[in-house]
Amino acid sequence: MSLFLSSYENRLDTKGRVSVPASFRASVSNEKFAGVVLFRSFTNNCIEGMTMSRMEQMAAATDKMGVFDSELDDLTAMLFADARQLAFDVTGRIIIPSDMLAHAGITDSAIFVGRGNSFQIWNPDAFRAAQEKSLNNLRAARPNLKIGE
Amino acid sequence: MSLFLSSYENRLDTKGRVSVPASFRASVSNEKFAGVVLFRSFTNNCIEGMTMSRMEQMAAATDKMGVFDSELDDLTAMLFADARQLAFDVTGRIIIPSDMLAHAGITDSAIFVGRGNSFQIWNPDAFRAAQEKSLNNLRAARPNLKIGE
DNA sequence: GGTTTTTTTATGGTATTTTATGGTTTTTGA
DNA sequence: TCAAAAACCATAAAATACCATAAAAAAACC
Repeated sequence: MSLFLSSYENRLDTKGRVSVPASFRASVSNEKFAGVVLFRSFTNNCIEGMTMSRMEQMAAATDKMGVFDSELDDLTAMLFADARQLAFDVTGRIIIPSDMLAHAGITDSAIFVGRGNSFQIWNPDAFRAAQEKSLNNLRAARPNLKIGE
Repeated sequence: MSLFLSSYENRLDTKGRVSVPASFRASVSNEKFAGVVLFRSFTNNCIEGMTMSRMEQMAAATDKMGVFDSELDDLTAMLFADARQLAFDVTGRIIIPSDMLAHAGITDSAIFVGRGNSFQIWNPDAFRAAQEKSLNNLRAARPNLKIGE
C-alpha cells in the first residue's frame, strides 16, 4: 500500500460530493475495493479514512482478542458500527455522510490530510489550528520513534 | 469474507418483515447460504448476526475448549441451540423471530450494526445510548490495538 | 526560459438504477 | 380447511452512474 501524503483542500458541491485528491486515489488504486472507509475520529473533531484492506487488518487484529472481551465491544462499536464504505464515482468523488460532516464541522470545503497508512478529513481552519498545536507539542517533547527494531 | 460496516435503521412492517441492508447482503453474497444466522446476545440486549461460515468458525473455536468444560455447555447452548438461520426473500428481507425481537426490545424499527466479522441488531434508541457510552469509554482510555506484530 | 498544447483533475448538473417498503396473491403444512 | 409462511408485484425515495465543462497541472514546443 502506498502512503497517504500531503494535504489537499477541496470544495463540496450542493449534493455533498467532494473529490478525493488524485494522489490519494492513486494510493487506493490496487485495492479490490475502489473507495475508502471513513469513521468519526474519537480523538479529534475530524474524520478518519483508510482503505478497506486496512480495515480488514483491523478486524483480523480484533479476532486475536477474545470474542466476548468487553473492551473489544467499545472499540468495534466505534470502528465498525460507525464506519462507512464510500466508493469513488467515475470522477473520483465521494459523498461524506452528513453526521460525519457535522462531527468535523465541515460545510463548504474539506481538507484531506495524509497520515501515512491512513488519512484524515478536517474543516480546513480547524486543521490549520490543530497543526500549529502539534508543532508546538513536538517542539516541547521530541517523540521516540525507532526505525530499526 | 467482506466486513459488516456501518449502521442502518430499517422499519419492520406489519408482518414483521425487515430489509437486511444492501451492503450486509453484499457481504453475504458469496456465501453458500443466502441468508444470515441470528442468536440472542448474552452481553447486550440485542441480537447477534453473522454468516453461516463465521458460525462454522465459532464451532471450530469451541473445539479448542475442553469438550466437558461447563462453560462450553452454556456457550454452545446459546450459540447453537438458540441460533436461527434466516434466508433472504426476493427483496432481501428476513422475519426476525418474536422471542429475539422481545429480547432486544425491538418493535417498529431495528438498526443493523456492523461489527466487522459479524453484526448486531438493536432497538435504535438503545443502540444510540450504548454507542454514546462506548465513545466516552474510548475517550477516557485510548485502546491499544496494534496492526504491526 | 517562456509559451503553447495536451492531459489530468476538479466541479456542476442530469439521468438511471438500486433499495426499502407497502400491499396482494399463492403455496405450504398443521 | 384454515392460518401462517412464502412468493410476487408495485412504487417512492435514495443512491449511483452518466455526461459535460472549467480549472489546474504537466508536457511539448519554440
